[in-house]
Amino acid sequence: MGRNRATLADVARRAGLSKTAASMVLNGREGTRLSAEAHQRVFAAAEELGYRPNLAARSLRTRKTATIAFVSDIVATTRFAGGLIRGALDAARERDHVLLITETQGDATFEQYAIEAMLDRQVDGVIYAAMATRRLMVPPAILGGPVVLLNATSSDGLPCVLPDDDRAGRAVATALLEHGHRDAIALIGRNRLKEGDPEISLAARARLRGIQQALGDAGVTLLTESFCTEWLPEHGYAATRALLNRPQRPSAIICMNDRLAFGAYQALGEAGLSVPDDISVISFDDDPIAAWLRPSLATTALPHELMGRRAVELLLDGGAAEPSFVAMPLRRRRSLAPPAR
Amino acid sequence: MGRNRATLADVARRAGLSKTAASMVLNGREGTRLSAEAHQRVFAAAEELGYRPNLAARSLRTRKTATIAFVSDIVATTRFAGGLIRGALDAARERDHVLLITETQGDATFEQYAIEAMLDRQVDGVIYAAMATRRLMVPPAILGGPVVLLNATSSDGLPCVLPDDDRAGRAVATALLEHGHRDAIALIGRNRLKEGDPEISLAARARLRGIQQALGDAGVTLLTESFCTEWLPEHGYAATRALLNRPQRPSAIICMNDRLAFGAYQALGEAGLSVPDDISVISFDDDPIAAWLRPSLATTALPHELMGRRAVELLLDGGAAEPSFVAMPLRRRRSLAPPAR
DNA sequence: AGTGGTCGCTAAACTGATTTAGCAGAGCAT
DNA sequence: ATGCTCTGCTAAATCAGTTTAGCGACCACT
Repeated sequence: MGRNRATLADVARRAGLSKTAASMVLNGREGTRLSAEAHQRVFAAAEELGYRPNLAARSLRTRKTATIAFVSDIVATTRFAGGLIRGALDAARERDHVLLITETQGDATFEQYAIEAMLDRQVDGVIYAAMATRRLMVPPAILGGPVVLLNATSSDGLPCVLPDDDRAGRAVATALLEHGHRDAIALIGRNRLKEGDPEISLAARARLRGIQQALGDAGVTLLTESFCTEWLPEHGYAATRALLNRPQRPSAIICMNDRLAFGAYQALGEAGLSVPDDISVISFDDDPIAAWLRPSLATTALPHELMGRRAVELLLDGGAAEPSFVAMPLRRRRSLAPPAR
Repeated sequence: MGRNRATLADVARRAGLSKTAASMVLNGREGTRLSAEAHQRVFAAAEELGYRPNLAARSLRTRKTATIAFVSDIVATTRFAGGLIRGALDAARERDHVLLITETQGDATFEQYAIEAMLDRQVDGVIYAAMATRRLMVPPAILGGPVVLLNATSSDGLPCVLPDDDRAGRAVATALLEHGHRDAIALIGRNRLKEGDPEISLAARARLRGIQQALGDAGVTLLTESFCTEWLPEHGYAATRALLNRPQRPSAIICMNDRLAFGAYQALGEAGLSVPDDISVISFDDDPIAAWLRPSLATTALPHELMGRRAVELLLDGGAAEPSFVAMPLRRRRSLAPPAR
């Protein structure tokens, strides 16, 4: 890989100058008194030789590698991760940096290993990402340098990037209110564990709070709240079936995420009910399936790409230590309509 | 990041030996004549100081970085990518390597940039991955070192890892034959572009060939073949609706991927038809939605994780230059049944 | 004539590892 | 006593950059 590369010494020789001169010119050092002609000669020589500096040598001296560690619990393998990584990749490229990606799979041994591997490679900083928005403990080993938490917080007061689930909750509830839904709104996906333990989820609590606030402000209370042990289609399906067995049928359903909503669609379809004519549905995440469903599902998008980007920006450009909340845009789609009379 | 790390010189000093001795002991060099006691002292010193070698310094000398470049067109951001990356990550870790990930987004400028960034960092090899299984041209710049193509081939005779779509096609058709389907099997997802241009897709052609072979061997011909401009749910939906308008209703539908099958489910549901009692459905990819559908969708899984792993193995352990095909296991699920009489 | 300052540039040290070449001392044979 | 080999170890070079310290030439000023 990359044998025969021209070195700085080659460039200097060809330009008839010293390595020092060549180094200074190529790094655009201010305050050096090298002549315009010397500059020309160095640039020309570098160009002709196709010179590219050996970053290993450079970073040995400067302790900068232009490399960022992206350490995640398990995020890199889920479809949610794509956006986070792409955003981070883009922002890193703009700043001439590159991403070293590892995954701990939630395993302490792997984590230890991953972090050592990163530190051995002298990364300039660490982005520590979580799959589920949650609070976590940062391994002390990485605290020696810049760290940004992505989709997570900690008690160390580290800078972090989080989706604004609270505001998303309000947006979801408000969208229903705007369509005229009031007293027959059902909620699917309450979950004591997720709501109660910030180390498991911050999103559940924030979404719920946002929903309750917006409804409360309008003087509306939820018709029913269904608890689900997980946020998967099968749970949304079961909850919706149960919901339809109750005396009062809801005019709208809020699902805590799109997978639950997918399950809800299945149950509604089987029951012969039409979305949105009989029942409106709205949700969170903007999973790809949301747009594929018939009718397409209104939801609030997790802005993964922006979050990834923001994390890199915070890491390299510096930033406030208070949480950086990224807006979750509401995707208005076909699953919303005024309540049937 | 990682200031105050002990250096080899520190270890040597503490052990009362030279750097040379310390280096040799820690690298387990054979044929050195250092005493057992010297070994002890070096190990003890390294342990006590928490010594970890500076990889920048090491690689400057050895031209090895224990780092692999993972360059993809766009794969890192799709949910398909997760498995590829995870597999590669796992295999890399087992070999004490780490992954530098970049994405070209199909843009020549970005690709150029990404490759230079990798080569500047002296990666030991490159995994060049594509989102869609296809033939591509490898940028000459990376041919200076080991390269493995992942989910792609080229005309350079480079080692490559591909899913065995041909065999998957046979498996899919065979599964239907085993359930007793014969003369009423419909195929959704023919696509001239994908089938004709290996630079766009190898999978379409291979899947089709496999299906046709298995059916041909059984003396069966397809009832109908629907062409789709893309392999998205909406196209599967439209194709299925058209299919149901024809005089003879199929007893089974093969979809070229799960997203088409998702669309087919939607159309079948709307038409009041039951899967699998009225119509069996089988497909390719094992997208997460396949398991979420009701009834769950039989499909052949793209073994992303294994493929990623295989790519790293080929790269580091060396391997044959002929394509390495990875089996696509058949997931037998609820969408299969004997044809309704 | 001597002093000081600026200009344009370079030698050499330094980063932290690996690797080559070779040295001092012991043991043994001649 | 001399030469030889073997043992156990080390000095120094090397990788490819960055950075520090400073040198010689020229000019201006007193």
